[in-house]
Amino acid sequence: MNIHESAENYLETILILSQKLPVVRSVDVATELNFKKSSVSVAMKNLRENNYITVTNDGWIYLTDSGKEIAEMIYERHKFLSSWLEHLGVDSKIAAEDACKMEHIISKDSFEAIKKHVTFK
Amino acid sequence: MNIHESAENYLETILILSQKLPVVRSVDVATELNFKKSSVSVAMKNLRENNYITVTNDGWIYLTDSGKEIAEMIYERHKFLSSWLEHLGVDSKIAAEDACKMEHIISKDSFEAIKKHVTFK
DNA sequence: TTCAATTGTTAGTATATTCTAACTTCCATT
DNA sequence: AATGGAAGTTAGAATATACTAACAATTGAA
Repeated sequence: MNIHESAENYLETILILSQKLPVVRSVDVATELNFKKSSVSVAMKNLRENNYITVTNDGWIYLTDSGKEIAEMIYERHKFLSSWLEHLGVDSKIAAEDACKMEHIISKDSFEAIKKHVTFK
Repeated sequence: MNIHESAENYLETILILSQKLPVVRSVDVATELNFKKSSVSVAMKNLRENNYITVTNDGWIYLTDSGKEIAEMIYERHKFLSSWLEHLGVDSKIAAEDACKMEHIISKDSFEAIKKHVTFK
């Protein structure tokens, strides 16, 4: 099973929540993403089975090393792309939405090229 | 039915092929996209039912005004984004692949902002 | 004219993703 | 102890998208 956009998004969300909350639970992810908890439950099962997260008996979710690697990569892209779009004058909500889609589809090469050549702030 | 990424891609492909070929048929689209003709057949049926294309008795496909509008918008994005990425040093094949994904997901606002602020060539 | 290739269609399959609905657990408060 | 809420799970539905398989129609060449 390849990692898909949806999985990347869940991993990124877990990373972000782990910086805001003492522990991250399934229901926190559902609230953050505006998804139903059943959807998150199934998604967490997949992430667990593919070793991107571990879940304690209390339902606390932690990223594994490989999960963290993906989450951090995606989150870095998100921060860079949304700041850049905002800097170009795009409304911050729209900038965030677009970054949220671009971050998953862009190649490593293109992202690095943009990061290298585009300067702002 | 909203227009989705897949439909946008078919419309763009029809536009591109119409500039290269005397007439565009279903099989030409299939060849160009490396899809099976059954997939294209179903897709063309949808585009027809939603008034984005017309198809003659001979199977010749033409964009309607609304189809052309979308196709041209997407194709303009494609050309701009792929040239820009190439200009940044990204391999042309990768630049084209990335442009092909970005062109569908980016908002009008962000595209206009990038086009306005990013200069090259 | 008969056979094969080309084109197009339909039906059914597969995958990714999220949803609704119906439980189950567990815990706390009355 | 009983009730109710919060969290999590499972089964089944829905949608978008492309695929395989089987078949129909047309055309060109042997």
